[in-house]
Amino acid sequence: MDKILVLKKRKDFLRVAKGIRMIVSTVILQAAPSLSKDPVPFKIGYTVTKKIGKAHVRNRTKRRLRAAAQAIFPAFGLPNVEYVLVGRYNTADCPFKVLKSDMKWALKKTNTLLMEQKNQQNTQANVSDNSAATSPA
RNA sequence: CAGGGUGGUCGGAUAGCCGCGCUGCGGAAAGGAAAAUCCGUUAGUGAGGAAAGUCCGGGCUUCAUGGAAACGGGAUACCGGAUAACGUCCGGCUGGAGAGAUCCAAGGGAAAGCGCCGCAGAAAACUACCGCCGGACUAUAUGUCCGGUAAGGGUGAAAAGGCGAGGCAAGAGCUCACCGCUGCCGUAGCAAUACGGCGGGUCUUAGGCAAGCCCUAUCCGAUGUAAGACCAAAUUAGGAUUUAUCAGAAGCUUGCUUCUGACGAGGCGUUUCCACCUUGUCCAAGGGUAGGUCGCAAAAACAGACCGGCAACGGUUUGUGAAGAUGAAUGGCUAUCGCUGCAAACUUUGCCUUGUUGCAAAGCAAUGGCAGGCACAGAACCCGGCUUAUAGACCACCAGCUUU
RNA sequence: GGUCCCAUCGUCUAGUGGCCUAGGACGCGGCCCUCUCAAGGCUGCAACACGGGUUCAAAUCCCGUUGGGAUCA
Repeated sequence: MDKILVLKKRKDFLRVAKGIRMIVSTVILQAAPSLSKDPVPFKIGYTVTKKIGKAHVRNRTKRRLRAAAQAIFPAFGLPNVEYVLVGRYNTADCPFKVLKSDMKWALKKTNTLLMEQKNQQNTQANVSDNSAATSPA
């Protein structure tokens, strides 16, 4: 079984935050395509701000996110994508089944959006390639 | 019986599956400035009493180090002890709260000085408005002036010891007894202090505030693991000149190096001095950005026994045991048990429309059921305290009431 | 992780321990003025972050909590 790779750099978090954002009642999911060209497995980062609560509440929130991601992402995560899970006020004490179902729904929705974006980029790239071919620089 | 006070202990338990950090072991690949990496594992280990607040004290770090004095700044404050140290702890004293066990107190100095005490009141610290008393004057009054008083009145948080008797024109510690305060002496105690005696001591210009300035005594250098040490990539590595203070000695490369002394410069809030260190033409630069390694975990620790001590604590001895992250490790699910809550059922009571068990209320010992109910809360260099948060459970001692 | 600072009406602020039942400006409500609105006038509501202590008396002095903010070779 592959280990889930974890985002650690502040730069990466900032870049992913500019990508797609999907908000459900217990969690926020952000996603953006990876920078590397080689095929790499997906990466996950976790963000829990000080607004959520004191230290032990934040730890608990992050652990529940990690446990839920362990159950969901190996089945549905796309390669070459970086995801960031953001904890909300009720993440620490909501039922775990609800958290999982919410996360699964958000992930599927995000993936479809990502695929659409990728297709659009591909078509645009094809157009630009065609133009480059017609007028070589 | 009722559940008060003080001190202490614990902080859900067991099992299974999946998952995480670190250490060990085994393996893999890549490669180089140093390094980081990945996989496996029937291996080991992995949050607290407060890990919190950062309020004190210490270790350790850098400022090269140590000592002395003055100035400045800060802290503490009944007495004695414990301790590495402390603003902590223990024992005692004094004052206050309580029926008591017990609890609370920044609790030195106001006869060194300055300052403040609004309003009210005559006066807030050189008191004298009304009043009381004596004298003088006159218009003989509920008047004016001079003097003596501090008993009484009123104001205020606070009014110049209290109370009684004597005394006096009226009064007053003016005198006396008792109480208070204070000084001295004696006894007990290491001391704070207590008890007793003596002196009346101008019986008080010693009214209050020092968490106002201040005085006295004692203590304190700054800095915080983002301290700091090392390795180190990219990028930078220079400029100005008078070619380098003086004396002595040694060496050989004969104008450089080393040593000693003098001189100059610098040296942890400021100044001065001593020892000492660095430097010797002056300025400048090392590395703040990216990254790694160390610091980084074995202790003034805890428990038992014995000895000393009222105790805090100390000594001897035996044993226990100790996480180490850096976008930051302990989580998720299931089962059983424990506790809590809920309704049902059950029990009791009430009602009338007497229901082949209807409606309502109360109770909770046993039984089965349901609950995503089970405190405060997460190590970040380490240790000793303090403060604050905290569901519930347990233990010991002491006090209260009733009975024998 | 360390070191500091601040807190007064809805907002911005003033405030020597006593005249503070806390002042001002903007804002908000009501009334007047006007044909109506604005401006103007009158008037009202509204605060010392919380808990203790010192003092006769605390927004102010001291201690402890809570919340917010700044900073780090």
